[in-house]
Amino acid sequence: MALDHLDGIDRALVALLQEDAGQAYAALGRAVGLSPGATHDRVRKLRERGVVRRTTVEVDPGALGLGVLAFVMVESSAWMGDSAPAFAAIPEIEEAHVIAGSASVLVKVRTTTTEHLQDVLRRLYAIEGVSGTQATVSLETFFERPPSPTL
Amino acid sequence: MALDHLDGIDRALVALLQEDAGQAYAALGRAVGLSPGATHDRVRKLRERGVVRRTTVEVDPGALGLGVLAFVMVESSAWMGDSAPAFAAIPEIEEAHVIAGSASVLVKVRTTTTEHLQDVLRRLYAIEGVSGTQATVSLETFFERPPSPTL
DNA sequence: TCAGATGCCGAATGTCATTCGGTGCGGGAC
DNA sequence: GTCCCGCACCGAATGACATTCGGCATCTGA
Repeated sequence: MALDHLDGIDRALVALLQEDAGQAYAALGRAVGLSPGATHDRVRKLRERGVVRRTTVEVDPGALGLGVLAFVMVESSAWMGDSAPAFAAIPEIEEAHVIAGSASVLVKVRTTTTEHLQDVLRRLYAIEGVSGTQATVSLETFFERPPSPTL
Repeated sequence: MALDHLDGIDRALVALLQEDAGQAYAALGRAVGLSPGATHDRVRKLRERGVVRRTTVEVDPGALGLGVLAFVMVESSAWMGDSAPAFAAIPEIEEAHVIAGSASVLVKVRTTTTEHLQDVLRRLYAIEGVSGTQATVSLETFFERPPSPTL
């Protein structure tokens, strides 16, 4: 990727697009003081540089029937660095991170029920090298939001 | 919200929109076997029902300079159920969940540096009722993806 | 001072979102 | 069994908007 300096306008555009990626370039331009054409240029370059990866929709997990959210600390007896595909193969897993600390991998799991969560834990144990799990269920989600471009 | 039964077409549309919310309704319709007009109707209703909350852009945190990801277990000596605004006021926090278990709140934090992370921990301690924190730094993120509509 | 590059503007073109009237189908009432 | 109503879809028409492009101003380095 090329030089990645983002000026104030770029950051403002990213913030506006995070709010609503569907609005017209004319409206975006008005908000940052640019013409529609110039705004289009800026956004196109943000995409080319990989700052903006894709435009997507934010879905209510509850509406999909996914009412249970849990974080699972996965302990292992072996190097887990190449196990990404094994975790990705479990669709209930939304995120998987290699972490420093007593556990090896931290995963975020969304399921329909706690029984369903148990089934995911069973599939986690089936992954090569996994020696234990410690699940923590979320009782209430305060908020989930995208990274702030203004830091 | 109204009855929220999603048929196969709805779920397919959600999946396609998660992939790329910018594609034409004609293309979406072709993929699910619907006319552009009917596809537009479906998506509009998904939005009205709150299944689709908004269209947004996915940003590379690294491009924003946010190279450090950590999960922090926040221990408390009091009821934290009303503390959502206090956590939301810290922009480095991407997610905050009330959890079952020894800690009270689990937060996901993204910062530029580990020094910056330490500053966030300092601000967490300043929240009423917070008695301790336990931070876990992510060494590598395997993946982060939206909830799967096909479960 | 000059040359090149960059960022922006404003207009032109084509594509696509959005709307709307009409049609067929399924379910419920009688 | 028949009628009526509501729902989902289609197809066309309209208007809005993305996208492109030539030209201009500004800045940088030589």
